[in-house]
Amino acid sequence: MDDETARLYADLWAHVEPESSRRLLLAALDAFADRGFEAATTRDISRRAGMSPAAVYVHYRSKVEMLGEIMRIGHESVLASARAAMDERDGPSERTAAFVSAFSSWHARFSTLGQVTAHELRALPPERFGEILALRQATERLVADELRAGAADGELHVDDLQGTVRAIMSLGVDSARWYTPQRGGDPESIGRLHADLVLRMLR
Amino acid sequence: MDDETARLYADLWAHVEPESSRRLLLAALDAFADRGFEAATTRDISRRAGMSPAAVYVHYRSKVEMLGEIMRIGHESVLASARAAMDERDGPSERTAAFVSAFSSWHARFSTLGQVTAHELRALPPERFGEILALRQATERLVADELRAGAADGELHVDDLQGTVRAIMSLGVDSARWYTPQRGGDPESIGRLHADLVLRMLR
DNA sequence: CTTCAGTGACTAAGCGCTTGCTTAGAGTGG
DNA sequence: CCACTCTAAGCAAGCGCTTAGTCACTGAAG
Repeated sequence: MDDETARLYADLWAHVEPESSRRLLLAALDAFADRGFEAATTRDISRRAGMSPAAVYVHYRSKVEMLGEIMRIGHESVLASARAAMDERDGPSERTAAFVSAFSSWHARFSTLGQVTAHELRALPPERFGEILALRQATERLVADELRAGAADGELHVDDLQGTVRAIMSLGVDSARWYTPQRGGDPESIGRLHADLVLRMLR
Repeated sequence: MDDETARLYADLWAHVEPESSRRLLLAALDAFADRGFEAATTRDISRRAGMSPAAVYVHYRSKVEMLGEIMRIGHESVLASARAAMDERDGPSERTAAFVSAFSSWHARFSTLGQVTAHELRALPPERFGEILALRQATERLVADELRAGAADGELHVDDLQGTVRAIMSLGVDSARWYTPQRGGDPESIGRLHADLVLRMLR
């Protein structure tokens, strides 16, 4: 993990207090990413956090509540970083590229978090499911709006709006599955590559 | 499921004999896709197959052996259909488009199988893991070879070979996650869309 | 300055339940 | 009779979570 990633990672979890709650949540994230939510045990989580099995229940009501927190923090984080990147640009092409770059590099940078956010949705109870789905759809809408605007003024070539949006999301989401710092270079370069590929396919 | 899909689906499992073994394997596939390998229980699998829990062990040594069979059949099937599609075409662009179209439409068509093959690799024991990984790499090599050839003779524009291969695989693999016959149209149209997008990004 | 009830973080032990899998035997066709 | 397919019953182990209590610390009363 490079310095930039370390700083952003610390920011992501800084507001989880007290420190023991944060340590448990990070331990849960590691366990969920390593083995999947269902295979990860509360004993494994507590061991990774250096505490007894019962300590989990001092800070969280259940294992699935920990997953819910992780999912919320993760989804809010991608949405925020995509928004921030787009705000610095003007025009559909530029803003689409900004989105793609931010979205893909986020998934590479926080690949353990990305794996969990992408594939453990089904484990959430219905209330939480709706909340998280709404965040995901808001993120999708960010690109969809740019593609629609770009198609309208002829700046972008878009035959199938929904299909193109899904393709863009796929590039990003799937980065979390295969990316490692060893194999993929730094997260920014993934973002740049994907932004480049997407711009080419929209002209 | 349309007629074409039904026929291909039947072909996929036809060689699993006797019929009880096949019914159990298909029940396991549904259970793994619905809830994930770890969350799916052998009792759930046997119930879906209309048999008692012990019946599983008449035909398979363990739950994980069922997963291994499903993974092998799935990976062999994508590889075969990509090869078949490419054999009908000539030249890097055409053959790359054939690969993308076959790979993505396979993942849409067999989306439950695609979900399992893509995300349950970690549950396999080491021997099986290696066998499956080899099939996956052979599939990747199919596109990589075309992109290399296309780049060499100037027909295709490829800045980052490995990155472009991964992007192509991501489009296909992730289709299994979001595709449903209701939301995505027919599998072929997904394949055509992705082939089109990829060709545009390679020019 | 000492005392001590109150508070919040944490653990040892374990409860009730479900898991993957086994065993012993029944049913059936050749 | 054997060979094969399947089931009823259940075992050992591991699961999420609870209970009862320890411990370090706080702040007001004596």
